[in-house]
Amino acid sequence: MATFSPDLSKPAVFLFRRDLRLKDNKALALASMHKKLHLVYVLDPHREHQGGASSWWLHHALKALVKDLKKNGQCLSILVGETAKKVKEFCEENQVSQLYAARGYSPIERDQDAQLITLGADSKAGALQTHFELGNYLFEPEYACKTDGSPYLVFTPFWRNLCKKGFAPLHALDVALPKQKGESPNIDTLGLLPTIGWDKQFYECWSPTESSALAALEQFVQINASAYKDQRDIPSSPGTSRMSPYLAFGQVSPRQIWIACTEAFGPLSKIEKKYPGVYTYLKEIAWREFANHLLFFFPRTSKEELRVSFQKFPWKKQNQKGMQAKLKAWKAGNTGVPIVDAGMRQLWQTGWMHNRVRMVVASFLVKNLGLDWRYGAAWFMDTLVDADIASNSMGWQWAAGSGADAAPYFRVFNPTLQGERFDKQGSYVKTYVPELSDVPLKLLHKPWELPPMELAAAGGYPGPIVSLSDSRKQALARYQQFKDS
DNA sequence: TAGCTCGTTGGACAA
DNA sequence: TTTGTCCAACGAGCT
Repeated sequence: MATFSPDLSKPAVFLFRRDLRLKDNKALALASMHKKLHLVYVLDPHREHQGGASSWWLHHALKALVKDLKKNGQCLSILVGETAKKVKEFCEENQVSQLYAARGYSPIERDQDAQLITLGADSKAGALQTHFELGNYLFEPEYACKTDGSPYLVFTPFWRNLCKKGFAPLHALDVALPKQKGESPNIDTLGLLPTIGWDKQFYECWSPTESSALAALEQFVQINASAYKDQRDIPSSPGTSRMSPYLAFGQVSPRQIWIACTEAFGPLSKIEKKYPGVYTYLKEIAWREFANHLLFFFPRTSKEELRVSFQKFPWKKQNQKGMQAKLKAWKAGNTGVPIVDAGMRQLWQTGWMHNRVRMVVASFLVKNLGLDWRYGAAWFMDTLVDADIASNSMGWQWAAGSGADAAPYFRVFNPTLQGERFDKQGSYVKTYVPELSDVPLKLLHKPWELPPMELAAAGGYPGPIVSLSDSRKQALARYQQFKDS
């Protein structure tokens, strides 16, 4: 294996990707050993996370990064265009021969990595050496494979393998950035913010900075982690960590999360025995690794069904009769099914949806409405601040039944029961569907059973766009027929 | 290799 | 109201 021994007297470039943080950033720490360092971000028009909500987050994350860099006497160069091409041009202009970055794992990021290596070798300024470090994960996706080197398709054995192999996560080298003259560009000119006032409520919900990520993590570990196992299913409860957007943009590393938990509660073996909440949470962090593992080995699954047989499944398309209107009602939170509408409106208003409700709205779209899971996946990618191609593809395919560890076809979530079970007091529904505030709790999750007069009083809340029981039966029949064909 | 066990998140129905 | 059983078979993963 070649020894890593760059000439530190020569200038280097560090390329920020989805690791917009200064702490625990190994590639940045290594790059910082160079006497002269350029920090670069490329706004690539082909990036996977270019939805409206992601762009909003990116805008503020970049602003925060620029501010933090300024305190360190550094500046950020922002290039707009295709990653490899822009980086190559920048390196040539600045006579840089060393490039550091976190490795990318999604199909688009892997293309970028390959191009960086190829174009770098062909640079006018002499060969550009590229140093990729572990991206924003605990492990490289190849780390936890089966003994024959093939990838896992089921989470539990994947998790067991991880636990057996074990790992001792260490903080990366401290980052001490060399000073650099210059001014960062004005982020406002990048056009990342929405032109309509749709993001108004985002400001009340989120603070997309690295320091807020760490503060939120500390608060979660101290207050909510130990009760996570039960509280995480209650959408009105602040029982989840809300780390997902920070993880998606790398403002926190999963290693920082892991270490925060093990420092507070002890090693994993102790956590497993004594703190089921924390154990469940750390398993969720491992689910994120599993999603990366799957997308890495099956890159087509952001667009196609993992299970090849499902590629022939008769998903309904939006150009079929009545389907456009149903998809629109789902997106707008006007399906007439309270927990579904509350979830979709939470998503629209805050850029985020509680995980329990994500499963319910996904099951509703894919099973009750019979629509293609890709419509849902695309909408989530556009509207979630934590949009992540790996987790999103895995999650939707789980709901559709076409993915790894997928829900069995006869598992159709009943939104009424889910509401009654996990939103017992109705506070989640009432928050996002205020028309139903005065509906008695008994019928809150099934307002179609209200007497007509009382229903009319509920501010024009629509009747359900499908009958839950009929559409369930039809879904079961579709899956049954597909299986037999 | 053959055989065995098991699979993140559920619902309906009967007793 | 609560609890148990079935839904359905299949293929991943392990021994």
